[in-house]
Order: sequence, then structure tokens, then C-alpha cells
Amino acid sequence: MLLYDHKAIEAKWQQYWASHKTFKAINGGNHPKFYALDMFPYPSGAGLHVGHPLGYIASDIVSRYKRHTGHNVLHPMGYDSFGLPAEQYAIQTGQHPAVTTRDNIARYREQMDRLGFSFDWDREVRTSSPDYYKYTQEIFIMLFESWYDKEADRARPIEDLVSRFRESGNTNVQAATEDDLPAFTAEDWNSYTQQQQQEILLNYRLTYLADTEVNWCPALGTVLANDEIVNGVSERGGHPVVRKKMRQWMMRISAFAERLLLDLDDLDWSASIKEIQRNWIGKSVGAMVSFPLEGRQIDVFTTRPDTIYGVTFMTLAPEHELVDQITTDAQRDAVEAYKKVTAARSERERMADVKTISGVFTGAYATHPLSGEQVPVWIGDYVLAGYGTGAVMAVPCGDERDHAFANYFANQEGMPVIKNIFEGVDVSEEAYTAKDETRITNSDFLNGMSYKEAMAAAIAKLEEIGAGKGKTNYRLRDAVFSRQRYWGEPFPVYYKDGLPQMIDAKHLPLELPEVDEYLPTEDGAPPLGRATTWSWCTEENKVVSNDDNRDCVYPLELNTMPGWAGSSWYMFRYMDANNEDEMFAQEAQEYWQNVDLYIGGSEHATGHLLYSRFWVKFLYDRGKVNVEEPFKKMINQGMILGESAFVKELEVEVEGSLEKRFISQGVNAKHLNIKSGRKLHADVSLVNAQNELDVNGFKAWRTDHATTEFICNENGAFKVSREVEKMSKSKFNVVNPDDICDQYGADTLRLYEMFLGPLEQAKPWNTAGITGVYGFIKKLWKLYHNEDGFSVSDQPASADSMRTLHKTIKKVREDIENFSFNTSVSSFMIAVNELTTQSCNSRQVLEPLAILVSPYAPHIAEELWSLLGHDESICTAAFPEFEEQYLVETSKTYPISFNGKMRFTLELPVNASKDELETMVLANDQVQEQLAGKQIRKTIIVPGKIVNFVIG
RNA sequence: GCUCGAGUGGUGGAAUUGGUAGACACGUUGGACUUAAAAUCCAAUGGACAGUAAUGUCCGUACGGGUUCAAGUCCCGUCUCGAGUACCA
Repeated sequence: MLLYDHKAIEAKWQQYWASHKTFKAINGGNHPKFYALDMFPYPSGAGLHVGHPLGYIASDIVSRYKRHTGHNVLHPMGYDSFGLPAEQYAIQTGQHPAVTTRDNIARYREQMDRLGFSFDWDREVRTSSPDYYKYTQEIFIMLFESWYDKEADRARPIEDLVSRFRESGNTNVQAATEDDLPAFTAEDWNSYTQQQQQEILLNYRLTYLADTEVNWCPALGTVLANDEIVNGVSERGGHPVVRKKMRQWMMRISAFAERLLLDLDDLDWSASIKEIQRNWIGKSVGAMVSFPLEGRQIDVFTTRPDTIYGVTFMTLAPEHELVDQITTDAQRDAVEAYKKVTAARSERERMADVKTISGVFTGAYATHPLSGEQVPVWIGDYVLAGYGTGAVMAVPCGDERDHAFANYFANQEGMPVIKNIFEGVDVSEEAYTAKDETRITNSDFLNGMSYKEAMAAAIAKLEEIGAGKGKTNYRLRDAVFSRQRYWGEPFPVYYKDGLPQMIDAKHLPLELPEVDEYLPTEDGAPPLGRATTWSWCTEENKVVSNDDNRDCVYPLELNTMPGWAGSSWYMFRYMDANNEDEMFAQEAQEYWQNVDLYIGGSEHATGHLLYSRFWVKFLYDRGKVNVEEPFKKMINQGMILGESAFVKELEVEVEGSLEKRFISQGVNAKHLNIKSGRKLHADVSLVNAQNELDVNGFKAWRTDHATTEFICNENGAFKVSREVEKMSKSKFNVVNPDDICDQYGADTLRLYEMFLGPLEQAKPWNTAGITGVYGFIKKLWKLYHNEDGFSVSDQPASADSMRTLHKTIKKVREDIENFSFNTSVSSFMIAVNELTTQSCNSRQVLEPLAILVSPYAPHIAEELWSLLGHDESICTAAFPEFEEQYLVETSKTYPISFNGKMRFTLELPVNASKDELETMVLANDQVQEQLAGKQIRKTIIVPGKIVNFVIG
């Protein structure tokens, strides 16, 4: 084979790897383990574009490198195959989502197989497969049967809690629950009915049913989690979202807030993702303070108890439950009117418009717990019902929002003059929000204290008089876990007397029922409400018809689980993917531990990456796994952007009537009578590297524009304009990896994707640039061939060639360790260019070179390896070791600078001392020339680096 | 608004601890081969100025300052872009 035929070579080796199971990972053995994981894809109908494989290529390079360096590598792939698009498609076409999903997966698989990934496909998982989701259901049951012990700071079995209740009631139990659960004694507990006991336990379980304000998306017919909403509309589809009260399954992730925050420190993740998670968890340390009011009390959370004497008024959220009770008759009409107005404003309006200040005085006065003063109580929508207690103590001198509110309502009834408690600070114009630079004044016992001292003293005093206590608040809310959808995991739950009951894990999976349509029922129940066989028989332990009237038959839950359920634990399933008896064997997990390298997009920062950390901590507490974090190191690959092509369309007036014209980029349009213009996307496949449009192709594609006249440039070509945008079908700028593989091959595509730039950066795709790496591959091939065919000599290589080789070994090893793949590709190019110049065809160099490139371009490497006479796959070859001796040089090219400016270079002995260097350099003619009689004021010589003269 | 990150040729991007800015590619231009095209190969390519030329000088890493023998790299200020967040008390 003289010519490099990428199609034949790549097909041959892909087949070889598949039939030999080259990448099958074994659990155990003497080699150190390495677990490289990609975020598994949702198999969409559009297939892969060139942006998708970027991360897969990077993880594949690392995986192949780790195999070469003697690691046992786990590198699996699977599909996050429950999700909305398949269901939307089902609604439109009636095709079962399972069918759509299966077809899409087949296409993804085909595309991935062409790229030569070293996945162990025997471990594939699909979240929508009952073999998999039965364990997702099992974890749900485990969560239901657990509570969070704050004292031990971990999750525990619920039986444990029950026995505590039986012995001593709930007064000594510190559990993560909603606030203010009524206290009961052991006698109380034991006197409760089964039903009452279950209702109480529901308040403690890690997954529980609750009536909560949820984000309801009418267009999608489902609720959405906070992280599924972007700018007040749904992340998918951009539909409006409204608040609605619904009974939903919730996940008590808030119990884990502190651990989720703390353990971030030890993760090798990007600073930005960690920061996003920190903000999302939103820890704030402060105090709860109670303000009595006519036998009731208003509780507030504040991060600034040091400013307690600066309280000028209080503000409640309009939805606050006390509002109706405390409002005076005189203010009632105004308060009612305001409540009406704010309730009508959608969440989105409220968010978009944060500048408008609004509020109403309730007429009520609370009592300041320390000073005893009367403090007017207002309502205002700048206070959020959902955070803290839904009420604030307003300190205008130290808080901008309070200051703005006080200013806006200054001189009105119920708005006193702003109290100032900061020494020597003027707060008449704006609030003083700095903490550390002043002392407290006008504050009784806090006078003269700093922020820190006053914080501690105020909390101590409040605790002493029973008016408050130190408290830490988190922004992180419990997660809504119910979705009113069809294509998700069914809950293993049936209802008996309105109380949820778990199906025993041994009867799982509870498989999705068939439905006639994938829409909600007429009375608004989720799609599962359409199933006629969707009841649970507790005697037969199976799903039975809804018509079954026996006493042992109960209705099943109609909601399904959200997309993040299956993806929260899949990294463990890969460790023992075909286990039919349990989710994974303990030994398998103990062997593989957790993921050493996780590669995926940063868009999952507050969804998948937070929820999976939560589930892993839970599984750890319950002894299922021995690690607390799923992903030790993570890299977030940047998006590959598309280069869209645009055709400019003008509307011109010709003899009194309006006509359309397409005009080429760079053509002067002054002679036309232009009325308006716009640009249309042109499919990038119709545009060549010179930005010239295939006009006939365009006309055939956009038949609606077939008759429009094209105004071409002087060469008769029609040029489009280019713009970088997100790669997507709707922008007609999608580049398909299959096309690239056909034309250039997978090795070239892999190299080119890496060559584009640093993995983590977003960058535009430009197919034209691929010829550079394609040329490299061909030059690499030629190194091993002469006119007659394969030809490698057994003669030792020259010193130059050995230097080139070892320089490259060093660089590539460093680059892979640092995930700097783009610079490796450059150094391969340099190596091949140099070896070509050196006419090197020595086995001594070409054999290790094949191994060096094999993680990046595995097909050509395998082919060369086999041509070199090896029977085994190159994957088993040891990665070349770098040997310093080949890089040792006798001389070094020194830059000689004058006043910091490099003037020329000199070859000087590498081992010369400072003094020797100085003597040699000064003896040089060029130096004397540069000096031109000027004096040397200072000489800086750094051996191995530089020589610099300061002259003048 | 706040938080984080980033600004280097026409383009993607290189550049250990401060030590020869622009590696490697793309594109462009010129040339070779060819009836022609493609492919391939060779040469030039940050800008300005001077010179027939080899070459030399000056300016250049968003902008303005500073530290240093020496700054893309360190410090201060400004601007722009991107990401996250959005009244979180």
C-alpha cells in the first residue's frame, strides 16, 4: 500500500478493535486504574455535529495514553436517553419515544464508531432501559427510606429515626426538615395511628411529597426545576413559566448544602464552575431575630445583626402569612390593592424590573427586641417570600435596597427618618455597605465596636434574652423531583389512603405503561393518567388493570422522574454495567473508586454536576459507595461554533415597483434604488472556501427564491458574508463529522479538532483549515514509505533525528499531562517536518514515533505499527520514555541584547560560566560595533538564557 | 449592578520561574509541474521607513501609567468582549 488510503485503513482497524475487544476493561489486576469519562449524550434526532466529539476525542487521547503508560483504563460510553425531545416528537407523530430513542442511538453509535474511540462498548448504559432504571428507582426508594441526622451530619435509615421516636419522641432529634415541626413525646408517638406516623415521617424523609410553589410551564405541560429556567423562561423552547402550587416529590438536597459547599475545595474543577456552585448554594451566616407584635412575632433573617440598632422599619413579602393579620383597618384597602397588583405580575416581569420601588405601610408596629422602640411594618415586593423568612429588618444606613425604599417613601406615614449607627459616616445620600472600616455608634452596648465584635455581641445578647439566635442560611432549595411527562422513570410508588407506599425493590423495574397519547389527560393529570393498566396489586406484586376492584389494588404514581435522575449515578453503573443482581458490586466500586477525569460542557454546572454530587454523598452515607465525590478532576470543553454564511437580499425599486435582488459581498450597490435589505442564512455546504456561493444549488435549495436575480462580482462569483454563531440546524451552519471522515478521515478530524486551540476555549470551526493537518498525516505516512512502498531501515538514526524524537516525546508527555492537546499536534508537525528534512527512515525513530501519535491518530498508527512487523495492537505498546542524553547540546544560541533590545544571536558553549561568556561576547566584533564607543554601564548575564548590556 | 474569565498578525493560535514575541497551521501573493483543473512542491508573508542588495532602524501583545538591565508575562487605573447571577436581607 503506497498511497495513504484513509478509508481502507480506518475501516480495517475499527473492525479489528471491535472484533478483538481491544478496549475491554477488566475489573481488577495489578495495573493502576484510570477512569476517564465523558458526559454521556442525549441522543437527539439531529445526530452529531463536529462540536460534539471534541470532548470525546480529548478523553480518548488521555485513555489511550494511559493504556500506553501501563494503566488499566475504564473508558465507557452510554446514553442519557430519557428526555423531552423524543416525547415532543411522540406527541406530534404518535411514534413511541422508545422507538425514536433507539433509532437515534443507532445513529449516534454509527457516527461515534467512525471516529475510532477506544470505548468499552460492553459497558454501555442507557438511562431509559428498564435494566438500568430499575436501579434509579431503587435509589429513590433508598432516599425515601432515609432521613438526615444533623448531629452526625449524614443520612441514616428511617428505621433508626422510628426507633428514636418510639423511645424519646422527636425533641432530641436534630433532623433536616422544614422549620417548626410540632414536638411530640415517645408516648405521643406510640399512641399515633399508622397513618399519623407515616404523615409525620414524610416530613423527615430525604424524598418527600410537599405542596410547593413550583415553576409551571403551561406550554410544556410540566414543572421545571430552577436550573431548567433561564431568564424566567424554560431552558428548552423558551416558554413562559408561572408559579403554581402543586403536590410534588421533593429531594432534600438542602440537607447536604454545607457538605456540597465544603467539598468543592478539594475538587480539581475549573474555578468558574466551583464559583457557580458556591453561588447556587448561597451560604450566608447571620442571625434569626424575632420582633414581637401584639402577641405575634415577625421573624427575620439578617446577615448584619451588628446593625440591629439601625433598624428603621420592617418589610414583609406581600405573600407573607402575617400580612392579613397585622394590617390595620385604615391601611387594609391599600394593602389589598398592592397585594393584587404584585400577584398579577409574573415572575418574569418582577425580575426584569428591579428598579421600580413599590410597597405599602400596613399600619402595624413591631417592637424592637433590644431597644423596645416601635418599628413600622411595611410590605414590599423587593422582599422575596421564598428566601429566609420572607421578612427583613430594614436598615437603610447599611443596605442599599432598604435605603432606596426609605428614600422613596420618605416623609410618608410610617416611614421614620433613617437611623445612622456608623460613626463618622454620612448616610443621607447612600447606604454604607463596607464592613470593616468604621465603628458602631448609637447602639447601646454595641457602641465603639467593630463589625466583627458587634456581630458576636449582638448574637450573644439576642440568644441571652431569647429574641434570636445565630443562623446560617442557604439559597439552595430542595429540588422538585416530579415531572408531568411520559418519557422518564416511573416512580416505584402507589398510594394507599392518600399516603405514598414504596414498591419493594425486588419487584422492580416498574416499567412504563403503554398510553394512547403522550399528552396530559383532559382533567390535567400527567400522561401516565391515560394508562389503563397502571395500578399496583400488593398481593401479586405486579401492575394490574385500573378496573381491578380488589382491595389489594392501589393507584400508581402518575408523575415521572426528571432528566437528572438517571445521570446522577451512571458513573458507578459503568463499573459493573451488566450486573443483573444489584446496581453494581461493592468490589467493582472499590476497585474503580470514582472518575479520574470527567470531560463535558460547563452548562451542567448547577444541574447534573450538583445533583450527582448530592446522590453520591447520599450513597456514601448509606454505605453503597466509599467515595464522597463522583468526579475528581473535570475539564469543560469549549463550544465549537459554526461559521454561518449569509446572502444579502435587497429590496430595490425598479420602474416604480419593488423587486428583490441578491447582491454579492463586495459589489457596489450605489446605482440601485434600495428600499430595504436583510440577510438570509445560506447552507454552508453551498459555500466554498473562498466564500463563493453555489448559486444554482442555492436556488434548488430555496425554491422560494429561485427567481430572484443574483448580482455577482466582476469575476462572476457570488460571495457571501460570514459570521460566527452557535452551530445549529436552524442556522444552516452545521458541519457533519461523517462528511469530514469521508473526505479526510477520522485521524485527520481528531487531530484537527485538537489543533483548533485549547480544549476549554470556545472557537469557530473552519473546514478550510483542515488541509494543514491532512497534509501532516500524509507527510507522516511518507516518512515510512519510498516510491516502491513501505520502507524502514534498521540502521541507527542520526543524532539530529534522535534529538527530534526525544524533544517530541518530552513535549507530548507534558502536553497530555497538562491537557494541552493543541500544542502536541504542533510538535508532531514540527517533528515530521524535521525528520523529512533529515531524510530519516530509521526504525529507531519511526517505531517510537508511531506510538507517540497513536493516542491522537490511532488508525494510521496501527497501520504503521503492523507494517513495522508487529502482530499485536499498538495499544499494548509502551509509551516511549524521554531520555535527556539526546537533547544535550554543546552550544546554545544566546540572544545578545543592548538596553534590553535583542540585536543578534551568538553560538556559545553551553557550559561556559558567566565570566567566560562575558569574555567571549566582548571579544565579538558585532558587540564592538553595537557599542560604537559607548560605555557599558552594566552587564547582565544569565547562563543558558541571555546576555544584556546596559550602555549609554 | 455584582462575581469570574479573557483581550497577541488577515484568521485559529504558540511563547517554563519576567529573558530572541508571532512557533505550528490556515489564508494571501509569487513561482514550479500540467493542455487545463485538482493534488503536490518551492519561496515570501506583523506594520512603517531606508537601501539595487545582503541588511538596517523604528513601532508593535486592548488603552494609559508604573516596577525592572529586561514586561505578552508582575503592579495600579481605564476600556471592550464573554460566561454566570439577578432585589438572597
